[in-house]
Amino acid sequence: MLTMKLITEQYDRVIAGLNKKHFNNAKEAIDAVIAKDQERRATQKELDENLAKSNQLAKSIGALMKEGKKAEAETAKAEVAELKTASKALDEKKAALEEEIVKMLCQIPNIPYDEVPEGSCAEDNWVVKSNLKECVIGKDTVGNWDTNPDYPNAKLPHWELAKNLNLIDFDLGVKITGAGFPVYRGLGARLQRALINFFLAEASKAGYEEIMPPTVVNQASGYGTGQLPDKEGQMYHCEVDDFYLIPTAEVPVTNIYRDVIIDEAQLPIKNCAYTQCFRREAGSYGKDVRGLNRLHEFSKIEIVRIDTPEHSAESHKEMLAHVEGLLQKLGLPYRILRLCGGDQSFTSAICYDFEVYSAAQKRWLEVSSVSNFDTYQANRLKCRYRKSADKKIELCHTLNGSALALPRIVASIMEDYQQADGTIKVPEALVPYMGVDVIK
RNA sequence: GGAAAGAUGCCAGAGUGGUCGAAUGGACCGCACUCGAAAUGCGGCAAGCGGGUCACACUGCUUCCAGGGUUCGAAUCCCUGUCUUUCCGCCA
Repeated sequence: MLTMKLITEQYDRVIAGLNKKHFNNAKEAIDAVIAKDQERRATQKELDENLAKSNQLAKSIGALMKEGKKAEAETAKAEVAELKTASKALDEKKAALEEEIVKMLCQIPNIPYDEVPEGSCAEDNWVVKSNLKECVIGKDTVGNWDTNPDYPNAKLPHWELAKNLNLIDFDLGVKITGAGFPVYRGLGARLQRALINFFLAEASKAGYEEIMPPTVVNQASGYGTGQLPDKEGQMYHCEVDDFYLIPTAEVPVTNIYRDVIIDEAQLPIKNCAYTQCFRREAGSYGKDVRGLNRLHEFSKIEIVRIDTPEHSAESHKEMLAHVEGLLQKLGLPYRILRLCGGDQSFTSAICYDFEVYSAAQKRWLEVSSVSNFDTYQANRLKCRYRKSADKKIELCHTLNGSALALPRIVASIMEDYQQADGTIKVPEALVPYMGVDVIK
């Protein structure tokens, strides 16, 4: 959530930012929260004065008792009792106000950075880079794939290839669990393991410490990274213990830094984690959920960084380069989008999406979002750092990105590397991890 | 699942009703000593929310797992919850 400090000190900038994010009634929401905050301050002031008085009286009662001035002590006692009643009411009022303010702040999204494009939907995103010459920078153009000599015309969708080569059994997953829980087998299963190992090895080379966190988290963690309370319906919930299955490793890994103060010398913190991710995906349907396009359970390697405000932009660039490097090493056709204000996630200040091209589906599949959350997430997490220079404490910047999510990468590898004889060539970078160079 | 013990600052660990935001030790920071270092000595060393200030200074309140309660006054007493550890049972 945004800090009250930012809202009050940079009022105009916040309003403008929210408008860019296409957040409705920005001014009303901001004005309302400012008014509440003022009320909160006034209440606290009154409460503090009350408590100060009763603290003093309580001390004096002790002294009076010692001196044997019983009558005076009794008068003071009565006065304290009165103050106490008043304090209790004020305290409750203050708590209620604080809760309301947090609630209001949680409904206000992060404000985008200046370099975030204007726009309201996916069409307004900027294509900033691609390894395809057909892909026009700054415009959503796929190019003519059927005539590209590097990607021959015989294109089966990955779900057919997976069936033909006995790599993934979607029906079996339905039997065991339900739709969206595929069973990988044989070389299909090994491809999963190969990708996980490849991605972790690359992250490790880039200096990320590997974390293997729990994939089930408590409520506090869900709140910390903002999945709760709003996106509760998107997570699987274990009601008996009140735990949630994680939708991304971001949740447990970022929550490592909840309520901590980090020495500046430790920054930037670089973590990576492979986990299974669980998403209910309520409301999805159609071609979006075909095959591997959208699953309820999938594997993902996430990279997370905690950094200073001065260095976070640099960190973000490094993360973008890392993810791009993975796609290059896998030899997949990709493009990088800088998301416009309206299409960005609620919490990000700036976000780039990476998409790979699915040759058979003739569509781009999102495989990574790499975001800088500025202090938005850190504020809710209370993730702060102590500056080396003046020892002051400030909010960190948090960043994360997928590096990478497996299913769509698998789809794209299958489709883009399929050969005329129905087999799939293994991307060179994966051969050491696969042990074979063709899937047949 | 049954039983017991415990939860205090960055860490260890005192503290059983006021003078306790909290002894002591360690870590850390500053200064002194030193050519430098070690050792030693002196000083500092929690966070949150307010007031105040250009910014400091200064200052009020809150916080000793969480939430309730007793009391004029709670780290300290009572209740509830959570978590941790140990033992027993079960078990990959």
